[in-house]
Amino acid sequence: MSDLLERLRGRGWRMTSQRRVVAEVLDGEHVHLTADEVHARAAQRLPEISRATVYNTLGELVSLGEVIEVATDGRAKRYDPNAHRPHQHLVCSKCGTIRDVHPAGNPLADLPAEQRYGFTVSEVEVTYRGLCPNCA
Amino acid sequence: MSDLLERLRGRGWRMTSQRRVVAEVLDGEHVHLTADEVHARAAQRLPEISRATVYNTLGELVSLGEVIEVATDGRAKRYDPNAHRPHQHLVCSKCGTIRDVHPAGNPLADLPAEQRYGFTVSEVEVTYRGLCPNCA
DNA sequence: TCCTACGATGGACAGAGTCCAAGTCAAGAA
DNA sequence: TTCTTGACTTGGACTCTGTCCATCGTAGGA
Repeated sequence: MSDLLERLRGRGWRMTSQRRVVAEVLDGEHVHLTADEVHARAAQRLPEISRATVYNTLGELVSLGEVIEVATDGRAKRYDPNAHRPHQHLVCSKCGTIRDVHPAGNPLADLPAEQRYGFTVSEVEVTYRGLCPNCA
Repeated sequence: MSDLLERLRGRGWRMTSQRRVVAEVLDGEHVHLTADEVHARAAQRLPEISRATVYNTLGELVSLGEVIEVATDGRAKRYDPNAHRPHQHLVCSKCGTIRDVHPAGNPLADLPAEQRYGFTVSEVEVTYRGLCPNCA
């Protein structure tokens, strides 16, 4: 759990109680929370924490590569702290539940050069959609 | 171009000038517009058209399967009229430009049963990300 | 031509996220 | 330990995207 905090401190992150709480919320059980959910959980430990701070901190964690932003639908982005192990997502079309999955194959290799239109392709995101056992 | 209009009429769509204009905007050059862009283009031909109507019409086109909703980032959804040929998307991380691509392989087959967690998986969405020639 | 149910309108509203000016405080310097 | 300063936090206003609803208009069948 303090792994994440250690790494952040090692990168010269100025440690504040707000940042610590946000990092701890994400570093707990492995879930995919929206910014508002992160704010709600952080506020249980630090009631005065503001939404703006949560957004700022999440943005920094994303740009540091510690957390991945997942935009699975047109709604709120979700934040995935499992950034160090490459993985894809399985999403329930009804309730929005997300699970991490590790498919076989290498989708990046499936895109031939003439299909890249001069883009510098750096990553692939695969989202499997369907109904979870509860919603089916 | 009137292909789309023909199909819609064939399905008993009540044809109004607003719906016609929205369908024509999408049916032109193959682009991926946001709802607001669709509204702006539609308003060039029919200045009184309201945002609500554009949203309604887009929603109907999506549920009729004539248009696909693409949520590539946390921002506005984009509407892809190329719904009849299965394809994936290549997105510029900087400017948001989208291109349709047709990768090889079958990503659905890459997800083994024990990775499905009881979900009924029905579709896969693959998004390649990188920088387009202009932004690189 | 008339009717009527379906569609359009626009304004209010809601949710997610950003911005900013002012206040606070972590952490290095003395 | 205390001081200093620039980075961080705050909260409220604002933007953007999208939805809802009461009312009005009209496409298309009788």
